[in-house]
Amino acid sequence: MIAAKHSDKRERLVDAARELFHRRGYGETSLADIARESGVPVGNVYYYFKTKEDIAAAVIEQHRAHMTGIAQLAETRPTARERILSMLDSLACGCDSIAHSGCPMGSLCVEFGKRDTALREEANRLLLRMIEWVERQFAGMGRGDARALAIQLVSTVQGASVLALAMRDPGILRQELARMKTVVEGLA
Amino acid sequence: MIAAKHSDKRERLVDAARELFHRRGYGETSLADIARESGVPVGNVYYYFKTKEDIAAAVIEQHRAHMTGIAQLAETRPTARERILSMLDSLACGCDSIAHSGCPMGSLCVEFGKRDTALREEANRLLLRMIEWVERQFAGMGRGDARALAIQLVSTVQGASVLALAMRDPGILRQELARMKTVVEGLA
DNA sequence: GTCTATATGTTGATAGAC
DNA sequence: GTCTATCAACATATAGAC
Repeated sequence: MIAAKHSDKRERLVDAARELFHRRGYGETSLADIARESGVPVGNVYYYFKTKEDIAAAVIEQHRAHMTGIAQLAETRPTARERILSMLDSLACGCDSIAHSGCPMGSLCVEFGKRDTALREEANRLLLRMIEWVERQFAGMGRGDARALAIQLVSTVQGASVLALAMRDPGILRQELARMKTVVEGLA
Repeated sequence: MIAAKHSDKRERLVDAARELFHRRGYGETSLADIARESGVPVGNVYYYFKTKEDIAAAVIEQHRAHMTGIAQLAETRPTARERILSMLDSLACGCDSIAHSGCPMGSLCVEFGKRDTALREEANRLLLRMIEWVERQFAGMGRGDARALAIQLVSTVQGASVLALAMRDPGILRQELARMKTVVEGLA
């Protein structure tokens, strides 16, 4: 393979890691699990990543890119209100997955939030970016309480994700997302 | 229980486990950690608990008892509305701890929610009990949407806990608890 | 009842053959 | 570049001395 400088193994490793970190958590996922799931020999993982934390950093980067995609889709809408509603619709697509394994970003933030590692900051930055994006939209609607509203919205999404996981019921998350849509629609 | 008076080691073990599970998570806490923190030799842990999961079950039972205490304090209030406000006040006392290590029950529910163990049901029952207690209070206020309101309240507490942990800011949780109080006060 | 010593398996990570 | 073989550390759990 000359055109493709490297194989797709690195990408396969990150994809498998993201999936496993979501389903089982970072601490409960071994490198052997990631290697098996991505069809890469165990010892070979270290050719692509120096440490397990480096894999986590790549996974967080994938989540960041995914959130950026959701934001870019929302930004095709003409008004700030519609942009927020678009983001809520995008989140609603993942309800079933969240009811089964929780919010991938929220879970990582809670898990790394309990550790003293550089990953903590990187994971938390995901939630912070989300809050700030929503805040900008509320500010664009002329709300002086944009920050508080953004925290309320993201907080609701995260909390409903926890409850949906605990009760194994995606309906809880759907219900809260729908409620937040009516809240946003009802704002002056 | 006749001979159980001999030592308080079992209680010390559960206290240390609850603290460590909260600060680091269940999976990241070793039996050696629990033994050291409670001043009990490692190998001796198994005299009091057959497995690590048995310790977790005892920790969950402690959380259940703590929540029961909060509910009993609230039930000294004359009206359902005041009972809910009392519970929110009780939760507000733990804001700093939650901003540092997350909600102890929520964290366990997320962690065990990703596993296929009997502990999953036991932990989730904690959140379910909380939802149902709040639901009864809202029903006592004559609200036909008691269940939805209860989910909204518990969801807000859990989500704000995640955000407070991620941003290391107890103010976020305090703010959302205060907002829920005004919501409850404003209900017909 | 209490504790030491250890069994047994798994982890993240490394060395070096091809 | 890719992979096999293996390391040292640590996990949970057990056996048995005192």
